[in-house]
Amino acid sequence: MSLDISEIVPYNFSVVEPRWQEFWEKNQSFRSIFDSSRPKCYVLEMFMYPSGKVHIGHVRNYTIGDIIARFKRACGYAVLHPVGWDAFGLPAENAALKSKSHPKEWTYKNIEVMRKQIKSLGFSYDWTRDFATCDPKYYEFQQKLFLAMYQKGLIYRKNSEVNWDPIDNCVLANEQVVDGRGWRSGAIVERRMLSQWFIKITDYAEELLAELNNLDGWPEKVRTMQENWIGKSEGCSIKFRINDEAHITVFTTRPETIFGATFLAISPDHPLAQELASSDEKIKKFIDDHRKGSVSTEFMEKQEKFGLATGIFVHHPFLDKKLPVFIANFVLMDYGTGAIFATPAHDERDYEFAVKYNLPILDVIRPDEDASDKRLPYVGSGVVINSDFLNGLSISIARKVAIDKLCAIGVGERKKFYKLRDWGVSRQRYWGCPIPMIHCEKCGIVPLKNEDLPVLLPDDVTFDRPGNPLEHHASWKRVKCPCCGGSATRETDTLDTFVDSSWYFLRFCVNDPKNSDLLSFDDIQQWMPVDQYIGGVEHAILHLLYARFFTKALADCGFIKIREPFKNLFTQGMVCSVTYQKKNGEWLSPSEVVRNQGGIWEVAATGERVLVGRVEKMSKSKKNVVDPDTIIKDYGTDALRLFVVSDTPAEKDFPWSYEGLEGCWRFNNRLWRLFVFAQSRGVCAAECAREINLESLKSNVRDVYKAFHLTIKNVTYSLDERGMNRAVAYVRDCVNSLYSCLDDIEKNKPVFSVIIRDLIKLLSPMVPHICEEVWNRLGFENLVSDHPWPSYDEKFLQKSSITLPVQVNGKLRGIVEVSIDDPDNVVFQKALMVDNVKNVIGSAKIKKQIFVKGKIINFVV
RNA sequence: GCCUCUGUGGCGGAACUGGUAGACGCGACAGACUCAAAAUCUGUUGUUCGUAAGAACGUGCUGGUUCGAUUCCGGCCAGGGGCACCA
Repeated sequence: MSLDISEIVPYNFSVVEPRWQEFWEKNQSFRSIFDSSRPKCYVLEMFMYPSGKVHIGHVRNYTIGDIIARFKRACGYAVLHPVGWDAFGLPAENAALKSKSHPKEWTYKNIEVMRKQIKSLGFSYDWTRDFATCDPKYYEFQQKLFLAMYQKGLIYRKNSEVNWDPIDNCVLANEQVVDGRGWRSGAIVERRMLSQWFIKITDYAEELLAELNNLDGWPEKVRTMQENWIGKSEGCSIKFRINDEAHITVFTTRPETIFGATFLAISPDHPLAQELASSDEKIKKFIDDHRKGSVSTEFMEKQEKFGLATGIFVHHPFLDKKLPVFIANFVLMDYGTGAIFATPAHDERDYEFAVKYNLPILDVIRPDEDASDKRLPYVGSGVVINSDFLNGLSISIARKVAIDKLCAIGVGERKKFYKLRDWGVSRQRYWGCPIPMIHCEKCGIVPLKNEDLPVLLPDDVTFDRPGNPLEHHASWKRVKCPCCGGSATRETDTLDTFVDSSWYFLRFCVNDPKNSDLLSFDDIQQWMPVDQYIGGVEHAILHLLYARFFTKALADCGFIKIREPFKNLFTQGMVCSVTYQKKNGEWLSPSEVVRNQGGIWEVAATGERVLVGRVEKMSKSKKNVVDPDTIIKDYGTDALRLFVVSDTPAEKDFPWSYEGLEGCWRFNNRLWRLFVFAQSRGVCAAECAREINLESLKSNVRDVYKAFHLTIKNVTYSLDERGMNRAVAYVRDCVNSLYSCLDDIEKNKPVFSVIIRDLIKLLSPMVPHICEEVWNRLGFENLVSDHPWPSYDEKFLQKSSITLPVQVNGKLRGIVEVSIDDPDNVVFQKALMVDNVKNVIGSAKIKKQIFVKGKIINFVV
């Protein structure tokens, strides 16, 4: 019976982990059930693209989410924690081309593989809600939402310029153009005018911007990025008269500098420039050169300014003076009005242009006295000068006065502009959600009726020639017009996959989303918003902005009430790892290198010296990736889960190391030995029922018991703040202290039974398998996953005597034991008795003595 | 260039609203166990001086506020991220 702790059989994770995974699955232990008597908590990790393999970044992301879900569940919340697949997209088609498989087959096969991998990580998902965006039911609803938004006037079709890959015959997203070439074909990308579907996200620019202020559960960084992306600027438009019939409208945020205007500049894409080009060869050439040049990268980097005088002049609104109009390459057509008035003295671009083309520069702002650099172009604060009725006014007042006056004389208008553009959602691709629209020669564009949905993707497509297979399909696109009954064709473009991910979190709220015929927005109302959303910061703008927009648009279409989808957002960092390189630059995997006795890294096979690179993002090409499957096989899921959340705060980049992983594996074994040992000394569920008489305990045991209450507090507090790394540190510390009193367990079974019961509970979000196993072995009922979170008693956190630091002149000179109810003068007396304090003070006179209760004593001499 | 975040041991990182800087982990060193090794358990580990008690220095640099600053304020330096002709 006297089992020594070193004799305990090691923890066999390879048996224990699958056992509990099967148990949870069979019993649907994590089924989400809404319960109005409890607070709800919707925990969601950004769903996965089924690329074929789970990588370590996924593991970190989903472990963070799982810890939060398990913690919230234990704290009494009704938790929704679903999982799904962002399954449409380009890679499936590329794989189809390469391996002659079908995108559908490729995708579902990958999902199956990855689902198995995810299940081996023991996440507490409600698997009954699992679906993929390529499931017909899902995209059927997406088509319905699309039509509803169309009816609401939020979707339109327009000609626009796109990145066109001439080899693949398809549109590329901006991110898919690398150095002016298609990322796959390598062909130089062309700009092409194409008729595309757009969603009016710009209608929501103001709300998307304004509500950022209320998203206090979001990282400041993400909010700022969205704010910059939306890019609001307020100012006014001004009409500059050419003659009685014609004028040019410019946009400015600095109308107070109007008296400093010396010329106008319009974009090469401005309608007036286009018009002039038809009758002027020089202008035509300038515009053509600009078109060609603007795609080349060296041009983008240099950003050299070019311009051409048009020969046109406009009237200054306040002065009897004419300003020349230039066509200038630095003026963008898709911002503002595509035309500006230039004030070279107070704008860097205008200044550069004026200097190059020898145009006048009129100074109209006198810099503040304390301005660090008063040279032109001056863009700082100051007082307006040389400006008639604006003279002597500060910039902000002059701005108001100038706008008022411009409005009063009928040439100005207050305006807001945004950088945000409407969202082009057409993709010339097969593997995406079909757009439910018909092109009819007679009736034009006709939306399908809801009862004609879904528009299913045909399975019988071929990828033997470039372009969109839907376009080449023999029969799919031929339909009867829902309007006139005549022959018509379907829209063959499919939707951008960002549309799929803009509302999937709503679909999870419905029971059995894979098959459900219900949109069931009551369910959505119950669960939404997502209380904790977790994902990589790389989605800070696109996905998170689109999802916010979709939520607002669907609210306006009457589907839902909430207007913001994600209450709290957590952005985790990347998983990084060291890199190894041979002298010739060839990358090496960790298994190919070895550390010799001198501590120098060399190639295991040859002994050649290895360069150890910096810790950077895991990538296949640098051979510094680690495969979760292998880790799970060698160390167990719990070790991996524990490791990815320990040591480094979850929002920061995580430096992978096998030493650290082994430390977690050792910890799990240490836990196991502790629990098995405790059990052998009589710790069990039944002992928890016995009363504990604190006073009768040995002082070290009493201290451990009290300290454990602090552990509960610290772990709870840390998990609330999403400080997983701190929670892990506190439980490790607690385990260490339990190891220091192993000999006391047998005589204090009730105390240690309670501590161990609650310790298992504290550990269970991080390492659920080992906890479930021990819970069961110690005779506790049900699952540890179903057991409520332990509470702590404040009264145990207070100590009757405290150790206080004693400072002299702010320097630590000693520590003193005082009683909690010692009066101040007694505390000072005791502090002055400390040898070292006595020595340092010597005969000096104490000028001041400070005592902050429970914190510190300080003597000033 | 503009916006933004971050600077703490050999490394990852702790430190509640200003109050014992370095919790916890990794690495390193030592002891116990062992014929030995591994594993395990127990220690030590910011730097310098000192046999020790202890002292001096120490949270990127530099000023300030304070009895007391990693924490608050000013100036600078370095690194990461985002945006980039947005009028």
